Amino acid sequence: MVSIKDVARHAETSFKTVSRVINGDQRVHPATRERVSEAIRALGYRPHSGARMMRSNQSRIIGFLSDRVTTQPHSGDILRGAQQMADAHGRLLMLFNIDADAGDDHRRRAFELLMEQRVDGLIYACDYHRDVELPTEMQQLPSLLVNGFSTAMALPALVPDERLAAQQATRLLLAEGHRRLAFLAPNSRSIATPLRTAGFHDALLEAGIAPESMPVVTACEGVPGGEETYQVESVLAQLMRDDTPPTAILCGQDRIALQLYLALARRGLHPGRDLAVVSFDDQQPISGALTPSLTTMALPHFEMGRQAMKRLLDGDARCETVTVPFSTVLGQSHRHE
Amino acid sequence: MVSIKDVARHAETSFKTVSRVINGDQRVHPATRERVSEAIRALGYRPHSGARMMRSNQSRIIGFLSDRVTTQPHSGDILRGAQQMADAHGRLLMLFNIDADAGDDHRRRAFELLMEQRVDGLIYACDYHRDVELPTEMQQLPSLLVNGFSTAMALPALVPDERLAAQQATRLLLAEGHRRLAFLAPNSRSIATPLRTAGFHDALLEAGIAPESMPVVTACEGVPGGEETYQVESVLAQLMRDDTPPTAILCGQDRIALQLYLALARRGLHPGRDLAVVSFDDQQPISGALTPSLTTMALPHFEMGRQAMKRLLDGDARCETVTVPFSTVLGQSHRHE
DNA sequence: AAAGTTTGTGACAACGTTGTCACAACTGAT
DNA sequence: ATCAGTTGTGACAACGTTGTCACAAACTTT
Repeated sequence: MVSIKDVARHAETSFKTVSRVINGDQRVHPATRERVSEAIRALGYRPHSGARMMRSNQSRIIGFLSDRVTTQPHSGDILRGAQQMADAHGRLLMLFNIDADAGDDHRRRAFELLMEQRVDGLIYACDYHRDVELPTEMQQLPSLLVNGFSTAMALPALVPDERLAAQQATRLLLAEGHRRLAFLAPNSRSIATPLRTAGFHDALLEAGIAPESMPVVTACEGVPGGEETYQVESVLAQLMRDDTPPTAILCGQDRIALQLYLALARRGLHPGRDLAVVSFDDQQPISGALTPSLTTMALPHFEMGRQAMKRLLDGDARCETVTVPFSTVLGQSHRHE
Repeated sequence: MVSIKDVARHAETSFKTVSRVINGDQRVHPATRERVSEAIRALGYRPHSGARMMRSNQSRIIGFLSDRVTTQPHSGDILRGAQQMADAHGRLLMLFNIDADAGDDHRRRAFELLMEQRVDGLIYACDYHRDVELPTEMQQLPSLLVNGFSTAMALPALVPDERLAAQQATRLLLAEGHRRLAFLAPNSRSIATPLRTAGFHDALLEAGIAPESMPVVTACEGVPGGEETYQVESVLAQLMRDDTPPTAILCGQDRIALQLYLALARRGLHPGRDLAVVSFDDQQPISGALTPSLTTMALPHFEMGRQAMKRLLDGDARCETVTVPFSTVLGQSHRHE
């Protein structure tokens, strides 16, 4: 591999001067600078990151440790967001993924390997919003948690604003004039569920509606991120038996919305015409394929990735959990004739 | 940061001996080895990858360059597979993602940055199966293409076996006794479409059925990986008007299957009872949420990632395009009463 | 007992960079 | 003409490793 010394020889100067040119030092004669630049181009010289790392004692690499990247379909967007922001700051991303079934030793090893790479910082991304146990070593270097938080450890974290999103989604339905609403809640073991329920209630209160009067029914059971089963059909049947059935339904997940579309189709009902539907997550394969188009609150994964990296690089080490708002994807399904 | 010399001081030996212990050199007295190991633990010593890199002239890092990781929901699995295999071989993964709208200069820069990291190899992953243009610099180091191929450049590549998968899927339907089949083809601009159609025909021929007699209809238009629209409703209506309508439908994508489920529900028909359905892709958010469960050919993303990394690390530099079989996810939808 | 071999250890150089210091050749002020 | 300051350059050390060589001490073989 061609080194700074080869370049120096080719440009007939000392290797130190070449170093100066590379680092944009002003104290180089324009003619020399030109000769050096030319030599760099001619030889295809590339600075050696290992050597730089040794001198400067920083790698300009950020470690990205994740629980099962993209088990959740769009959680890979966190990675994309982080990478984009890292690139904008001249950093590179070193990825290490930890499988679901991997033990704590695997996580510790991952951490160890990243430390050997002398990463300048560390982002830990969760596959879904939850409380996560982390190796205490993480406090040894600037690190940040995304899409999750740690009650056991004080760490800066970034999570989606579930509550606000539910409130906004509900407001959409209220703004269309609906007064009979129901919430098909996601998995009760999920962190998101109580928060989304609270947001649903926030919006109802705001509109002067008694929260208790509006049904909240669980439409999904199982292990979050694992095996989950849905019972939308029976839940809908039950809701419809009511004297004053809901005219609008807030679905706690796009998967629930999908099943609701199917259940409605079987009854000859059309979302967005006979019943208003708003959902969560914006899982593209679903929301992009449903007709009429689904109105859904998109998880801000990409933005969370970006902000996480930004906060890390800005050196914002306050051990706070910051929330990131969802974005509203307006479709046709929340309307009502 | 604690270095090999600090360890040497603590263990009262020379730093060279410490180096020997770290590298598992046998020519070290057991007692000395124990003292050194103890010192390493006590001081929390971690070898400096940069220094090692300089001496050994290899980084043990593999670059992973991708077109929009996980724009396609499960393409992130390629990354997961690659990382897992890299880890199994003691390598780390450096990720660089290139956005869809980024120019060629961005791609070149990404490549340049990875070269500066002295990556030992490079994997380029496409977001969906296609022909891709690459910077010629990629031939400067061991590299491999996943989920795509390059007609312009001779490079080892790995792609999903679309044709075989379609054949297998069709066989499933034939084995259930169906003799009137239809194929709802995906986007005609997609590489996968002609291959899947060919596989459909392979299976028909195998069963002694004239391929031309079975309808192949496009159910999706638009830009692959971009804006796509589906017309499953009208296509189904048209198929059903036939004198001898199909009893089994092969869907070219899970999204098409989703729309088919909806179209059938509106007609009071049940997949897997009134009409058999088999699909492609296994996009979990869809296939995991449909009832009855969807029988689908799963894109072997994870396996492709693994094999790509394996081939790269094994030094298999033959510039061939190797295919990876889909796996069959058996649900209930391909049955028929 | 002499010679040869093995075992355990350390000195030193090198890898490719950058920081510190030194210095010669100019510039402008006295 | 002398001095101080600026500009452009290079010598050298250092970063943390590992490879090469050397060497003393302990073993084998004659």
